[in-house]
Amino acid sequence: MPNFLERVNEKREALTASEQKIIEQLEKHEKPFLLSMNELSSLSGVSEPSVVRLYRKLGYASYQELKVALAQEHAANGPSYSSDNNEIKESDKADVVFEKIGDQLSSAMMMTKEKLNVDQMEEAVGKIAKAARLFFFGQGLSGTIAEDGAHKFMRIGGTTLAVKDPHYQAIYASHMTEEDVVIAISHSGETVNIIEVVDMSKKSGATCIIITSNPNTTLAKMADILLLTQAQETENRSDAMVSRLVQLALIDTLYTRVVSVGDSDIKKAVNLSRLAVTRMKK
Amino acid sequence: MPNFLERVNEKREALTASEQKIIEQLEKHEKPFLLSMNELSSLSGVSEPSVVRLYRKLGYASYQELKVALAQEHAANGPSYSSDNNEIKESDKADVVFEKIGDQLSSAMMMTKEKLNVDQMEEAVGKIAKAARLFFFGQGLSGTIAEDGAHKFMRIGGTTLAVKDPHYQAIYASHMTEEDVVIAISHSGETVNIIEVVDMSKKSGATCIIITSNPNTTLAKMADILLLTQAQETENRSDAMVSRLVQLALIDTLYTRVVSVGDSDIKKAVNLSRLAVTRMKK
DNA sequence: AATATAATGTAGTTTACTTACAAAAAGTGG
DNA sequence: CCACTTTTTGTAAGTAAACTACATTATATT
Repeated sequence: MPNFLERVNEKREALTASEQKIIEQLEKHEKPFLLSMNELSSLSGVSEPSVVRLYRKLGYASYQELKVALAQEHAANGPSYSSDNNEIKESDKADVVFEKIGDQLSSAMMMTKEKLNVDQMEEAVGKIAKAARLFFFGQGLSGTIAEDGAHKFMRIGGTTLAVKDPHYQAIYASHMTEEDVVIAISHSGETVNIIEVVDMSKKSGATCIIITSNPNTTLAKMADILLLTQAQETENRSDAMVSRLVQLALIDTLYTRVVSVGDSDIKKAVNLSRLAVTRMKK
Repeated sequence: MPNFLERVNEKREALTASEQKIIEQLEKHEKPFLLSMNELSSLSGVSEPSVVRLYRKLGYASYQELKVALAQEHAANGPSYSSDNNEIKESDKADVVFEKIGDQLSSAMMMTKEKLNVDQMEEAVGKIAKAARLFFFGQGLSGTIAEDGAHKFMRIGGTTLAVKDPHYQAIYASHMTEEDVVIAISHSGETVNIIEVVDMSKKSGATCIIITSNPNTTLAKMADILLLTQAQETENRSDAMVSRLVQLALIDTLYTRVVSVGDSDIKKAVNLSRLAVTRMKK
């Protein structure tokens, strides 16, 4: 069932002057679904039957139906953004905490999606698909993200490593070539070791993809390809948790795309990996 | 503004017999927001003024307002469930893939939230807070979740370990006491090694908290405390990715709660850990 | 300019919503 | 257990909203 605006667009040619006046009112009004037909018609400066003819033309059976449709569409677009008061309190029981994390997460996913540059993402996908070796660098909690990422990309058959130890990172970084790709992960963007290691990797000629939450950091500025995960601006303790989940989803996206664009070799490799894992169960 | 069901619950004591009949109809009807007052009252077998008195009591200014509220709440709950066409296609570019993962994720979070048993969660929190040692067991991708969890709980100062190697898991499991707590993670719930290790841990007297997506599995049935992450029933390749994110959010919830209910020692420990990590940056 | 066609409005009808008040039911104190 | 109060429910009438039939005006066509 098409929504209100789609219906309007479909019939745009066939709309009369007074019908357009009515639509204008419906679009400008904050709560159009609370207007009576009388109010709407006088606001628009037209007669009531004109309103009737309009909603008929748009395919609604009654004025009530139009109002219900408007109400539902307003509900669907509105509240998800207005994360009114999601801060987690000590008194919140587990179910409330989980719900609030969920709300923060979906708002962070939405913000990230809006800032996401498709071309950059696809460029990253291309580089990864062609890479001779793929390195995930991360420390602390970002280290577990690195490992998760490596675990996934391992399945496409190439050489993929998660490196969490700064010394190991440094050694790998100093021996890279133009064919290598580094994915460096840091929530803060200011982890000293990671900055150094990315610097070394770049000097060795590797492509550096940076995943971080903050664009105004040393690490972000060094990126060949920068993938930003936007979280809320607050300094809640839960921000780090949420941004980590978004980063994982971002890496999932990269992986899904690499498999999609990959040649038949990659797809064979993925299937082989799945079989291998299945043998470990049952 | 509380939603319809919250309002009903708040006034539950004060509801008369005919008011309950009306509510019953509103809950059972598929599209209650399209009913006229006349239809609703005759369906419920009461008079129209009884309907008026009910919505007044619930805090709505007019029957229209009640209908609009119901329509909006149906819109908010409805479509996110019916994940109409979230399946990721090979032709989807990175931004679309990310968006679909986001949609699947929030629907999975919602489903998990509904199945979530607060008491079980809080019981788990209590056990963890008092545990002498806390073990995270997981293999493969669930292993990285285990590590992530251990990384977090490490900060509260106790003995916390992520064990991914089945041999190590077996050794630890055979030397546990009643004071120990095991958190075992498995997406499928049928990973042979994990099942064996949980069995050993239980025989040693440890409390076993199981995090899995499937309630009808050997592992789920062994749980002292079972925490289910509901994903969609489909066998999409993305299900595992999504359920892993939900599992992480679940562990975040446990952690947040443990810190909240924890005594001053735990809070001191968390602050110490934060200082320690900060020293590693800048 | 005459006629056809489309657009809009007037006035009235029907339906939906609301109110005032009365009847019935359920408690309460003597 | 009866007179009285309070609560619950319904009847009937009023008001406002939604809809319809038809008249009027505007626009286009020949």
